[in-house]
Amino acid sequence: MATTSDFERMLRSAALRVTRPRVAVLGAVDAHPHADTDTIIAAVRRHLPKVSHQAVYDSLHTLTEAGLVRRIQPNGSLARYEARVGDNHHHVVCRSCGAIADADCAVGAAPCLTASDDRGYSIDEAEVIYWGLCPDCSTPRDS
Amino acid sequence: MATTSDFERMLRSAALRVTRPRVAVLGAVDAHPHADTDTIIAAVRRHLPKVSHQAVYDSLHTLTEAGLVRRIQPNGSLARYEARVGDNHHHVVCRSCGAIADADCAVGAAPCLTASDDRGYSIDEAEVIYWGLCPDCSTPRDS
DNA sequence: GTCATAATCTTGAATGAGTCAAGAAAACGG
DNA sequence: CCGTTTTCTTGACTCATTCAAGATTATGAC
Repeated sequence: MATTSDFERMLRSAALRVTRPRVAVLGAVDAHPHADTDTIIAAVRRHLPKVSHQAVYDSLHTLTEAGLVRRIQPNGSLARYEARVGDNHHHVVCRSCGAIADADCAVGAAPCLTASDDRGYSIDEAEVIYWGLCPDCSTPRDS
Repeated sequence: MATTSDFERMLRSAALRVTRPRVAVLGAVDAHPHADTDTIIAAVRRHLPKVSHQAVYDSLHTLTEAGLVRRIQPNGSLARYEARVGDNHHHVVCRSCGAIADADCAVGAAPCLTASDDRGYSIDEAEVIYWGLCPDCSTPRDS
């Protein structure tokens, strides 16, 4: 498991200042994959009760820009963040309860990166969201 | 090009009541692929100046549920709609200007539909967004 | 260690896409 | 043409996110 000094190192190597809020946000995102902003704020405040929501928003933006966290936002849901970056994995989202799980990509390291017709765009990333029902929602038990 | 009676027929076969706002919304989405809600409202009002924004929101929801239009919402952007449905095509989004283009799927009719590990989810759709730069943004001309 | 400077955080207000609710109007089956 | 049910209008409201100004803090140089 990642420690505080790991997070500090990550910040430094991204040329970012090491501040308590940032370390806490990085830790919260790492500990709660796919959490929305409110959840992250709550998690951060468990360690630093006084951080403002704004500091968390700022940190998330900065960390996202630096590539230390990734922002995802499936149709109609709030912004969510995850610390697993750089491995081009994808997500499975439950249509019913909104649960999100990771899905490794079927085809190598940077897959699907080729659209059949790229319309002249220079593509650098393919983001895939699988929609379906999670195990809990797909076996309806009327209780 | 699709006509008003085409739209009426589509509504009827989806078991939806045929109302002027709905026909106009369907037409606007068909005429402005990937438009956001404001654009659609504006387009609708060119034909029916008095429609409320609420009627447009309602229509879009209803049409989306009926599968006559599709809602897409790339990271951080507003909700956008398109009338091209049922052919499992994907989208290319420009990181710089936000332009969206269609991209046909490389691998058959319902491609990518298999994650390497589906985590127990029953997947019914794979949504792919290619991120990159559009032709205009990738050839920077400093004028 | 101390200082200066620039980045970051706090506080509190504002923005704006989208939703809610109640009554008026329109669509459809008979 | 009528009654019922759905849909539309109007207008207020929510709430995630952003903006702004001043107070704090991190960092590199001395």
